[in-house]
Amino acid sequence: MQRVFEALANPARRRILAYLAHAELSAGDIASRFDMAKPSISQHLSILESAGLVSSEKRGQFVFYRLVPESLTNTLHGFVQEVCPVARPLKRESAALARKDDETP
Amino acid sequence: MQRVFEALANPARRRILAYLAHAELSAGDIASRFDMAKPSISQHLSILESAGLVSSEKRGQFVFYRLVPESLTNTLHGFVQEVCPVARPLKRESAALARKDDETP
DNA sequence: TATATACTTAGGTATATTCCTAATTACCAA
DNA sequence: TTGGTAATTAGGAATATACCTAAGTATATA
Repeated sequence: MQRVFEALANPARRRILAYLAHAELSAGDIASRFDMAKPSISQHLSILESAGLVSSEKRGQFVFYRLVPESLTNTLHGFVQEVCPVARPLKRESAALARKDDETP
Repeated sequence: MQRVFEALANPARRRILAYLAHAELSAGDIASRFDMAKPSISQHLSILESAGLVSSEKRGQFVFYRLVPESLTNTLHGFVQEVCPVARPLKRESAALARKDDETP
């Protein structure tokens, strides 16, 4: 939880998550979208990964990164639930949606 | 948005939000729950306030802080929506809930 | 094998964050 | 007015973060 919020505090890392929302991307693909040195992006990716927000897989020379969407929604949902009791029913709805999503890929 | 995520990155500030979920509290009430100097808490409160997550009102000698729940849910919802398209329908559901909530206070 | 490409690790620097103590401001009450 | 309580502002030190360049590892290809 702490790691997730720390990870989200940086705009470059949130942008990386947004890129990964649409497709799996290699570290180089991601880096090329930023005006920043590759090692910096690599570091951001490792922070996102140790927060559990993304996962990586090496294929050949490339390392592909993808989103772990549950970890984001679970953490944020859990927190919002704690702070804003109003939002509590959303969790059930979220679970229902997740099931629906499994059925129709 | 940046300010909200920065504010949430600190565990003391998240804990303050959790306290304020249940009731409005004075700065001193909040500080007394922490093993931390009062000025540090005051600073955390000002960070939360400039992020729009809490609001304050001075009454006599006391400054009372309260949650601004919409700002939290809106920011997090907006972000999750951008990153996890799966969660998109939640927004409509959230709006419906908000309306319901208005009707039955 | 030699060379190029993809990526990470290592090390260093500038800046930001988080905490503290001391001082200040604002309000209440004797 | 004087003294006490509540809270913030000011200033400073320790630590963490975010970036860079240079060097290293691993894989593909000529």
